[in-house]
Amino acid sequence: MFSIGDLSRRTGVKVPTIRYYEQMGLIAAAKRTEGNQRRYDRDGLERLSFIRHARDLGLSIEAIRELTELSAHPERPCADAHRIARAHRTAVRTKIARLKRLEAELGRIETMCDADTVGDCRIIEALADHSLCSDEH
Amino acid sequence: MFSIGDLSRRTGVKVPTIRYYEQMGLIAAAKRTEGNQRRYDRDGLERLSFIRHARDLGLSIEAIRELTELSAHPERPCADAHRIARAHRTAVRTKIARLKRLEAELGRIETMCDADTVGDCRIIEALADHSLCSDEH
DNA sequence: CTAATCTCTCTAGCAACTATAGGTTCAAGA
DNA sequence: TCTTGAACCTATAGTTGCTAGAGAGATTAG
Repeated sequence: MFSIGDLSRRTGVKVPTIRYYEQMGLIAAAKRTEGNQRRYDRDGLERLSFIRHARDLGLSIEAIRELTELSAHPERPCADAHRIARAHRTAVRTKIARLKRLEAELGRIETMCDADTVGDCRIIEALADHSLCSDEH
Repeated sequence: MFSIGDLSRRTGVKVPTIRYYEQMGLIAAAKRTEGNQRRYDRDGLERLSFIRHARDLGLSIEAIRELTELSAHPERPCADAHRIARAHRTAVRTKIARLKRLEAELGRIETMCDADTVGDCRIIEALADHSLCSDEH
């Protein structure tokens, strides 16, 4: 039996975050001691590890909820799990593409200015004037 | 003189967002008509365009506040503006690197499974078990 | 003058937590 | 057994950058 603090140390998920996940219905409400403190078993530990890992991979709470519901029904087709993973991967790719454009733009802006004072600073100028940009963002 | 709606159409910033920026102190409180409606001049339009553009580049409200304060003092050295832009660029690069690792991992997970039912699905397995991952994330 | 469209303020909601306050319980040492 | 201090409890508010809604007032075109 683990206290919430034990669970936190073992998974790396902070204590208030664990309570938050419970409130959000991501993990089942834990058993309580007589004094109303949460106690977890190995099962609870594993479920939280799963969530931790999925969050690290950037999946939303909502996506994780879907996945945990799926895994509660092992007989169902796993196409849904694939769909969720694929959708997330697509979203990640889109984000990368956008950030790359931004990075290039910021690099361009940064090398544009060799002024000493703000009055001549082309960084601020470039930020003020979208037409100085090399592409859309 | 532009109404808040005019400003919104010209900059692409939504009306409630403009009011929000005013509340946050990013733009000066606009003059008002007798009937208490906001009226903007060309200056206000330009300031909002600046903010819009900087937000598009992903700069935080806080960073933009610093930049607008800088540009109000043209005699100051622009090293600070450079610092802000560089810091942001570094942050963007870090994000890209992390997302790329995620993307690779998600790709790996996705191709791992050819099961039909959730019970055998290796996607869910991989999400549950970090040790199956090829690197840290 | 009237009707349609803005605009006003205020409040609450989103995601995914984090922080604080004020109070209770647990576990270990004397 | 008692005490002390750490850990725990709930509830509420704050974070970021907006967005949505209610209900009331202003403006403008016909």
